[in-house]
Amino acid sequence: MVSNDLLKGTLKTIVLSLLEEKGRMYGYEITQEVDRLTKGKIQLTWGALYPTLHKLEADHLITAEEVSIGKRVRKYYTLTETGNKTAKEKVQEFLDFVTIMGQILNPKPSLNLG
Amino acid sequence: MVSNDLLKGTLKTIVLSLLEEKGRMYGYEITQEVDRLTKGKIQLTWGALYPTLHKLEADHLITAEEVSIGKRVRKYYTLTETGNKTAKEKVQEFLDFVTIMGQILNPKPSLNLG
DNA sequence: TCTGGATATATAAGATAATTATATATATTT
DNA sequence: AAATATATATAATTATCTTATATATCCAGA
Repeated sequence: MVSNDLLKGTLKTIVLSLLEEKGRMYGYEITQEVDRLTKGKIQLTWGALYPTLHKLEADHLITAEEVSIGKRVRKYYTLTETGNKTAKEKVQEFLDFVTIMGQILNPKPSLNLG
Repeated sequence: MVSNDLLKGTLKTIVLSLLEEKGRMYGYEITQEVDRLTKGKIQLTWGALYPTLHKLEADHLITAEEVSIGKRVRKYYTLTETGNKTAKEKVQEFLDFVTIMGQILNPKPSLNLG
């Protein structure tokens, strides 16, 4: 399992990036996909995910579309145009962050952070 | 400047790692060194750094030694044995985190996170 | 048939960790 | 003399996450 502390601040990046790749996802699906991709090492909690989705929607980065599956309602999310731009920025921001952290943690060339 | 959100949870890792490299540092020196190493892209704030140093000391990961410079007092910090072990663990944890994040953000081999 | 596990979303309470503001004081440079 | 750099510290606020709670449907197996 990944340390929770490190995960802080990356949730939006994860959500936006996944939506960029998949095009259209619902909340539960996002938790499943993250679990699958990370082999269980990152497990998103609903208490963090749903408020984040609502916030991204309020900020017009994603839009929701309710789809009835039998009697149950699923909320599919898609990136807006702004959201697509933000997704790319956030991922780049993370890559920059990793590079800069490398300059602190990693003065020896043996450990290569990228 | 690095997004503040991403920095969350990495402060202890940064402090412990720097102390591991330098052996002995005081708070102000840590902010200066981080500023220098990251070319100003990460700027630690006192409000975060000092409470963190106190917490690391309370947890017996570092020890403080007060040194008088003229009339002014400097607090030099050194890793304890446990602190040294924790420093290595924290850095490895960060490297693992980056690898796992790469599996989410980076399904294409073109972007190489490390 | 009913029970448990998986599917699906949501919010509230509490914890943690950061930012921002404020306080204090000395040393050095202009 | 004033401004900037050095040096540490804490309080108030804000942001973000975890944990707990709530609700409801679907499906497989006993």
